[in-house]
Amino acid sequence: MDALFRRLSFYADLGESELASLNALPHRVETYESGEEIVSRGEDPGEAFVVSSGWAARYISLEDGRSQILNFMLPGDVYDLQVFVTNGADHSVIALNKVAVLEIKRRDILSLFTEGGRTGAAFWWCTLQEEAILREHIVRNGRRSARERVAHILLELHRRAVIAGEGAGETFHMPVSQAMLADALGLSFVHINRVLREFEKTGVIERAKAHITIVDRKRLVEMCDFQEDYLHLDDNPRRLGFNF
Amino acid sequence: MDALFRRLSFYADLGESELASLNALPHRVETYESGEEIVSRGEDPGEAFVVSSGWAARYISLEDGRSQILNFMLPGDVYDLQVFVTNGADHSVIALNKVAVLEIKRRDILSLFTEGGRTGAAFWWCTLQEEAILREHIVRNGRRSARERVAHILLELHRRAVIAGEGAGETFHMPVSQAMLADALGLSFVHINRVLREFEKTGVIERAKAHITIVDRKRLVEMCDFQEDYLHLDDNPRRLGFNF
DNA sequence: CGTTAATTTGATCGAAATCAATCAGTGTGG
DNA sequence: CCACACTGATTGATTTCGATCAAATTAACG
Repeated sequence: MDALFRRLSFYADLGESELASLNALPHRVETYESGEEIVSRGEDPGEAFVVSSGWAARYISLEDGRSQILNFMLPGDVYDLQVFVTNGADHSVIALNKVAVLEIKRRDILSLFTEGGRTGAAFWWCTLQEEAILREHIVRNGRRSARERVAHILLELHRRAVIAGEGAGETFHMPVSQAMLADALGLSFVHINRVLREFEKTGVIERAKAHITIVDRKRLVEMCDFQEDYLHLDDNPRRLGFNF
Repeated sequence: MDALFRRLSFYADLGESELASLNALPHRVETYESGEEIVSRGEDPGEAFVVSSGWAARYISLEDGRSQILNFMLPGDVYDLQVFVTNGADHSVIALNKVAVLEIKRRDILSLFTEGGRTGAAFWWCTLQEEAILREHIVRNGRRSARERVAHILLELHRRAVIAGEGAGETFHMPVSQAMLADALGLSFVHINRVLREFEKTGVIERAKAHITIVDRKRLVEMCDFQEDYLHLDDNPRRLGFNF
């Protein structure tokens, strides 16, 4: 639960008791290799998940081979929380590198909510953030140019990597192939490549293997008007805890 | 609560007791004229909403005037349910025609959940469906051509209108300007117009004022490979009620 | 090391954007 | 009741961004 605790600590002050109640949550750890499916479309997982380490992606594929990544999941991300009212995933989740996932049974999730404590609220909080990221994803893909999209997602992923405890300063490890990026941004991988190379050539970013360094953040930010408030990182912390 | 009850009845058998507990829910009715903002970005509504009549749209605008519609809201749709952990909307909601909305205080929503009854589960169910529609929206806008997008959204909106109790047979009232459609699908309104005219000219649809008639459903469906299961209309009804 | 997956670059094409006007409907105020 | 303004729909002409096709180069890896 460390990744999750670390994550939640970005939103509000959590103490020993919250850490304890997280650790007390019954769960099973499962690991997946890069490329493995963690959840497949159609199956009923019956569990909620917390990414403990590694990156994953939720995606939907069309019959003809086209596919669209809905979002990326980094350590500390929670998903399928609503599992207690669903019985079949309408999308799949794939591991982007070696991933460790905590799986929590629906009954345990549910008891967390009915309790009404801060820990339950903290989980909610995560799904809210995820939804906000999804909405931003729609705007990005719907109303931004290719260059803006790439700039924007690089800034988002960097920020999220830092929050997840990965990445030192402006450098972070991004285990996402250009084809994957293309599937996330609704572009062709050829074009993704051109944009990335351009960013590199103009000294905005640097790349080495799967590592990205943001060299000229200012330029990158104004290129896509990145407003990171959609990540809800500095909202009023009163929100952690159900408030009436 | 009629619109909501009607909606929920599509998912599962609801009896007098559920209807009663819905009607017992304290709420305030508010009406808005076409074009009015129901929720504005940044404000903290403090309530959850149920659309009672009329259509609305959630949207986000960029500084430079571009804007993106996240989804449309029809009678029976529920939104901002997660209000009990949020304190500021990151997007706005606008009325597309005359809209009546039921507003429910966060404390009342919350008590519905902690109760653990079928009614609370029913609300959840609505948000799940909304999220599924959002995901489909991402795929549609990210990986489909303009013609596919228009065909797909027409089929979706028709289906949803029928569920909402509007629309007779293949005809339905769609109070959405071409510019709005464009903002939903990430296209220019000029191009939306061309696609609609083409559909009309080839006898796939008919249009009169804000009324759309699907003339050749078969062609429309195969044009965009419309799989309506993402609307989760015929899932196992056991889901209504928290299941362990 | 040989084979496959991922990246890179060039050349060409095309779908949809943009620019520009016109037209239809709907108020609405004088 | 009519001129005027305004919003939404329509159509044409032109441009552009990104897709597609094709090939080479460079990792990655069993």
